[in-house]
Amino acid sequence: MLRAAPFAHRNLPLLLLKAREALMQHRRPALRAHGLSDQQWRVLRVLREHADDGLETGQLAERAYILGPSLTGMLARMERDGLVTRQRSAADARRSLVRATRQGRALADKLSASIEAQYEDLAGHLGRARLTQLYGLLDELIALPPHEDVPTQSEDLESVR
Amino acid sequence: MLRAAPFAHRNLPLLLLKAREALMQHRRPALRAHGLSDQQWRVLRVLREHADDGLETGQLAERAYILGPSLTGMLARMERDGLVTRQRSAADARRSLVRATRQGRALADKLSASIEAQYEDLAGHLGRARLTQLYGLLDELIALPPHEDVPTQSEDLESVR
DNA sequence: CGCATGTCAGGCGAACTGATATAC
DNA sequence: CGTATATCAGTTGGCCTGACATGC
Repeated sequence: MLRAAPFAHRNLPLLLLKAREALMQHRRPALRAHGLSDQQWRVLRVLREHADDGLETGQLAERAYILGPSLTGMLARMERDGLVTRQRSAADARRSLVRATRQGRALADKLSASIEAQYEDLAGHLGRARLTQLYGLLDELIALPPHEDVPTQSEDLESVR
Repeated sequence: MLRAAPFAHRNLPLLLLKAREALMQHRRPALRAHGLSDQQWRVLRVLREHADDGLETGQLAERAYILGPSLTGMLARMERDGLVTRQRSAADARRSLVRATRQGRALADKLSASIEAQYEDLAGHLGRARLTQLYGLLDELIALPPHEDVPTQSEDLESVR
């Protein structure tokens, strides 16, 4: 094997999507059983890591990788469902602090435990070394030059439609 | 560094999402400039690889990783926009064959060239070896046991809400 | 008849843009 | 004043479930 195989590019975004879905299909049932969407779980998970002091909306949006306006609606629903609370900052009334409620934290703890077990499974399948390798490669992808604006060619992009 | 660092699990689905987004942010402008959504591009890309004989709806859905009912709506829009055509099979009237139109193919070719260049960039950044490594790791993730149904614990999942 | 293919119907959470109140 | 934070308003494409028409 490896006999000068012509290097073929794969569909990397699709591979990443499928890999993500493969993982999510394992944990989604647990999330859904508690009425959480994928994104809500991202939010809850971040809040769990800041259970002490809470987090400002902007910070939360950044860490959960969710757009501001989307987060606003989500937080409204999660507040309605008793998972989080919002309170405006006393010092700077523009800011508002988001915290997980007791119930939210309990749920997050429970799901986290289940997911942690899943990671152990994963480490068992791939091996820790390869898992670490994967983390590193993904970090590199994420850190790619944000936008080269590729001046390599004129790339006429006038609309065809 | 590397002094017996305690192995810490990362948020792998989020990493995969961010990595995917990092790539997509590079190619999205080109897609949008031609009025394509991410998913439409997935469809067009698959069709491009089967330009000769076309593809049945079901096959297309599977390869583009899009649900059947979603694809139906997408194909209707793409047909409206002159990117694809559908024609029912003569042999088996349940089936319908999807093809990219001349215009769709031209667009796919153009975008593919641009994306191919992007991969060369990527290979330059990571190196082909590491890129191949990444492909392999993602393939392994995707091939994970579909559903262990984890009987490790009773995991009482009665709804809390 | 049962099974498969594709579509329809409909509700939904979230992406996303652009404008807006409010406070710094 | 200009900037920053958060929200509002509204549109959109796609996810998803369940039912359905049709043809094998």
